[in-house]
Amino acid sequence: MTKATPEPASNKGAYHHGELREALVRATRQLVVERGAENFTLADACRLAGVTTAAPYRHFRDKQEILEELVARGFDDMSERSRVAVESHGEGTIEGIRAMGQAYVQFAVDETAMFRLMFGQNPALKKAADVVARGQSCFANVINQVALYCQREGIQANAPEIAVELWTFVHGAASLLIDEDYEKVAPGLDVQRLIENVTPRLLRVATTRDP
Amino acid sequence: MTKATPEPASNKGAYHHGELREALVRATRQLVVERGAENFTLADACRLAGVTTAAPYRHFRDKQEILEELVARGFDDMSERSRVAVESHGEGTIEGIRAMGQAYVQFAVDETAMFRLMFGQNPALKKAADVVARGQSCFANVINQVALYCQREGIQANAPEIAVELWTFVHGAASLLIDEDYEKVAPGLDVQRLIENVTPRLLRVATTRDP
DNA sequence: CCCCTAAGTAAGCGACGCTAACATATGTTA
DNA sequence: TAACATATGTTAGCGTCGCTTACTTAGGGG
Repeated sequence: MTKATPEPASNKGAYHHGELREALVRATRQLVVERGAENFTLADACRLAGVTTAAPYRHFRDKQEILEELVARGFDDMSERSRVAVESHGEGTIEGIRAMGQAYVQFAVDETAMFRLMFGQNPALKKAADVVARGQSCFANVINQVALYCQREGIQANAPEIAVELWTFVHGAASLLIDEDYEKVAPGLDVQRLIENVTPRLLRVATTRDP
Repeated sequence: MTKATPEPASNKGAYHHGELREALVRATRQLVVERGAENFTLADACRLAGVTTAAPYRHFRDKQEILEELVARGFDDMSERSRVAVESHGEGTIEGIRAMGQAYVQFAVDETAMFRLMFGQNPALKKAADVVARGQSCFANVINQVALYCQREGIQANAPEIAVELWTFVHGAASLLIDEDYEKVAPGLDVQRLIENVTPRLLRVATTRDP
């Protein structure tokens, strides 16, 4: 675990930092990405931002609250990725829905530490109001796309139920992938392909077997 | 976070504990179950076992190594549950395979802290040789049952591939359930029912829609 | 211009993981 | 049975962490 080296303070030499709150969130994000949320210390973020370890408490209640801020931003990122995936593959199409799932996994791969923070086991972190709201809005996108798909294809089905099934599968895939649990058992597994194969079945579409 | 109150040492008043290694593992398990692995401290385990905080280092390299021991035992428990589920529902049957999945989720519910430790993000913990071996053996059970099922039903399919799909779905369900991510979005969801509904489709069996 | 408040620092508390040095049991061997 | 070697405890202490209290400084409004 190497030490954090201070970045040049934006307000060099000044007693007041000027934008410490934002600087701390940036430092926290960087450290969480570099070393994982488990190994993140507030003290390191302070060193990186060039302030003493007492300074954050003027802007955040405690360590937890900085992480909440980070998690909320993470859901925004994920929503944006989801939106892009759907738009570029067609609203309410099976390809669009599949692309959403693949974007979910890709987010977990690209932003592993953030994903773990967002869906990890820290209960207090996830009960924050803005975190809950953003999570719900993320899932609402999935329901909407599935409902649209069912409507377009004239399929008689319960969209929220199907959305839950899709989410469950895709979340399992993302988790097992980034936690390297697949490696022990199915090394080299192509997870994007896995989702491609399973999505139709979860959408109640019969497919010919894949080679 | 309440303090741990010491259990009566097995070897009362003696300078040597007698079975400290085992006592520490027991204390660790209890504390992990009570407060979660994140909040577990070695010092608490020492108090519970009635020894000083330096004592564990005669039996374990570090805190991590006690947790490895715990994880290994967790996989044994899970294997056992899996075995029982299959035996009581029929080897190589769709019911047996479904029961395995449900047992997986039930384990996560009953032993949430253990499940999180076993599939959590601590990389060092999961690379221990005995942990890897036990995980593989657990998964091998699934493959065997799927292969047996395919053979009995005369289905031409890739058993490991199907097993991965089943594991993925069931793991996603367990994770989202215990992390209370479903609650925000689909409160009161019946996860065992969810698995019941999806298992046939993952086994490539067409089913009539569930009500 | 003065004063109030916002936002930083300094110092310190208790807890943690871990280590080094010391003490005491245990059991093997002469 | 006495002496030694080793296994297994304790005591004391280091550095770090999250967080609090009391002090200091900067900046804006009367």
